[in-house]
Amino acid sequence: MKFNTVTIKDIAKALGLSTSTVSRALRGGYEISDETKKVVLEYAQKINYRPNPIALSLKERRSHSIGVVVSEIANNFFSEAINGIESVAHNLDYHVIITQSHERLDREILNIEHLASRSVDGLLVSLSSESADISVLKSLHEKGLPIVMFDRVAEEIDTHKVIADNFKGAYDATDYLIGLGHKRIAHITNAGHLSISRERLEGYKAALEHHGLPFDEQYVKHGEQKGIRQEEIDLAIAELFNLSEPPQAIFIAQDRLTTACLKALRKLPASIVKKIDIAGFTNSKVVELLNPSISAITQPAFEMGKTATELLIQLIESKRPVTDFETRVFETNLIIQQRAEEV
Amino acid sequence: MKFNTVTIKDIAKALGLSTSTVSRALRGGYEISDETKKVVLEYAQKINYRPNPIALSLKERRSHSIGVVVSEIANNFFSEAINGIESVAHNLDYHVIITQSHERLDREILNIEHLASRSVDGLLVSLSSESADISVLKSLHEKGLPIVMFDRVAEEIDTHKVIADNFKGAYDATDYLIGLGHKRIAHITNAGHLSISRERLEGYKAALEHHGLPFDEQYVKHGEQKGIRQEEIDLAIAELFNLSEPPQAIFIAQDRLTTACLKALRKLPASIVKKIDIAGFTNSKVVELLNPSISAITQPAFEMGKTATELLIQLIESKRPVTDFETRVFETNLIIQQRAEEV
DNA sequence: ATCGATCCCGCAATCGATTGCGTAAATTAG
DNA sequence: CTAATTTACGCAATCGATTGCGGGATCGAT
Repeated sequence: MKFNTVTIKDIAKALGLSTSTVSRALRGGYEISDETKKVVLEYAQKINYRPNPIALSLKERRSHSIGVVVSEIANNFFSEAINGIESVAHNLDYHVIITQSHERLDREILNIEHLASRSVDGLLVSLSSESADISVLKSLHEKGLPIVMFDRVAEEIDTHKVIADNFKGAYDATDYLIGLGHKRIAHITNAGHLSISRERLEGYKAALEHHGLPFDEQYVKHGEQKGIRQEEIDLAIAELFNLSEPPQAIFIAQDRLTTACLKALRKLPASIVKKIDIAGFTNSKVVELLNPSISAITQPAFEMGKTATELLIQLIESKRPVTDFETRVFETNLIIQQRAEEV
Repeated sequence: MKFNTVTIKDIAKALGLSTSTVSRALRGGYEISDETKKVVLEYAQKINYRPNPIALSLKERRSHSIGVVVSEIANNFFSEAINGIESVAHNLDYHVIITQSHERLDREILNIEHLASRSVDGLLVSLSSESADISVLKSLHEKGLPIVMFDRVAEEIDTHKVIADNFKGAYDATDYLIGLGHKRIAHITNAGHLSISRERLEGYKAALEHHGLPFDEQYVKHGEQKGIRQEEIDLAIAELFNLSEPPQAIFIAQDRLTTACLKALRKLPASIVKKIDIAGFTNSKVVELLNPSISAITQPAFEMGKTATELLIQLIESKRPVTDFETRVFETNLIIQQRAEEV
């Protein structure tokens, strides 16, 4: 079953011209008579001719498409970012190919190699939480593939980066929780080799310190390497609330951790949960509907996607190799939510 | 800035062979000596040769990729379905190109034409809620482009379809709400030209009828054409609860409508909301965290994506035109949630 | 020694579109 | 009326890989 298409050759044959003439006529060629142009254009219109993008890619050695590597499109931060990416890409006539790593390094590498071999013109990458090794990305970048990293970036790769001000977001959230009168703030985060985790932890620590509160390791729970397992979070929450001095508030560093924590909290007695204040990084569209209720640190995902794409297309279309890279930092937003009341 | 790649020509030159010999050696050609094969394979390995997929596409007149058209990847039904799609596609060595219509017909048409001109080998389509006109799709299908529709399908196109049992899902949900003792069940749905909306409405009616309850238009609220506006839902909910006999339960026909309704309900006095039972179609991963709490009708999105992709690849790889099409129907699942208690 | 049969491999066309170069016809200049 | 231009178009190479066909080399057989 093959899909039938019209080629430039069909036009040439039908009109008794050569393919070169037809090609030039279609592109508004300078050396074709107006009459011929008109005939060609009309006929092309009539049979609904579209140039074959694959043939063009082969010739031009570029595909007019950019690859996106994220951990999960089900995460609202990423789906918003993708919307931003698409808005810019489509305007500039680029296709967007989306791939998911599902937080696994092997999938991430597969996707990246896939995209590179598919001749994408550039790559927009947010690392998986497992990505300690980024040699594949690094080597592609050194070979000249334009890459822009966003959200979860790697210091080892010298290129444009687009991130949120994770430190400040974490600081603000922690500061807010302290401002509510709490002294013991727990922090739940994932395995520490991602820069965003480190920055958010630092922001948390800084806020504690600023208020003269001690940093206590037992209030910090790290997720394991691979993805997020509910049982693990359940255990972490149970441990926290079995402490002789359980936390009065929780600051959670990541979207999926946040919902996992809420699920875990619902397994505790309501009397306890009622008193807890929670703040977490999330771009969920239903954050105000969640119970227990949480305050959300949101990132301007759409804008971040837009900016990353603009930077990438700049790289792609630059005549000479770019060596001067920049890092764009976006402010986070703290959306305060009243604690759950009976509804 | 162009990305440098290794071609078969480089290998040929380096080894003093012709490109044809190298090509045959790489593909395990039958007429190449084992010695030559070994040399070629080793060298190819060494310089990390990858065949250029674009050149292959041009030659083979197929791209080994399938296009996906959905309304929103941020909708968990679709992101799960996409995971199912990818799982099958990747196994069979197909690429997946995802596009979003954002519930707009013009975007949908753009995406479809885009994908078709990009020479995808087939299309997986779930219509936007605006799609009354599907002539573009129909004409591509008639030209021989393999298409499988899922979730939101069109009767006018004769091809494989993968859907949930919307009638039964709606029936079950309504039946459940009636079983709780309610007599007045409201139904919130979107503009009626999508088959899923009609089927769900029919299921709702059938359950009412089965229990001897009257069908009353004033309890049914239709969304407008374009997407979902919160104010519109707010208004619908307000109208419902201003009735002299307000509904005791609500059945909601679609994912995004469901969350919009919850947001609207929270604007009502808690004393009212407390007594309402709600059931809605949604594949949200956080449905048990929502407040007001709702019972969810879920669809086996992952399985549906898988099946649709299997059917599509069958079509693509079929030697002769397929004329015998099937519709696979999947059971929905009712996840019952206790009404919100104070937490 | 000659012929036929294998075995290996290269030439060249092909996929669709672009483009440098060459050239016939038409036009203009001298 | 001839030579120089200009106009308008075609030929063929190119992008990377595949593949039918043809041919040289080697070997065995008679």
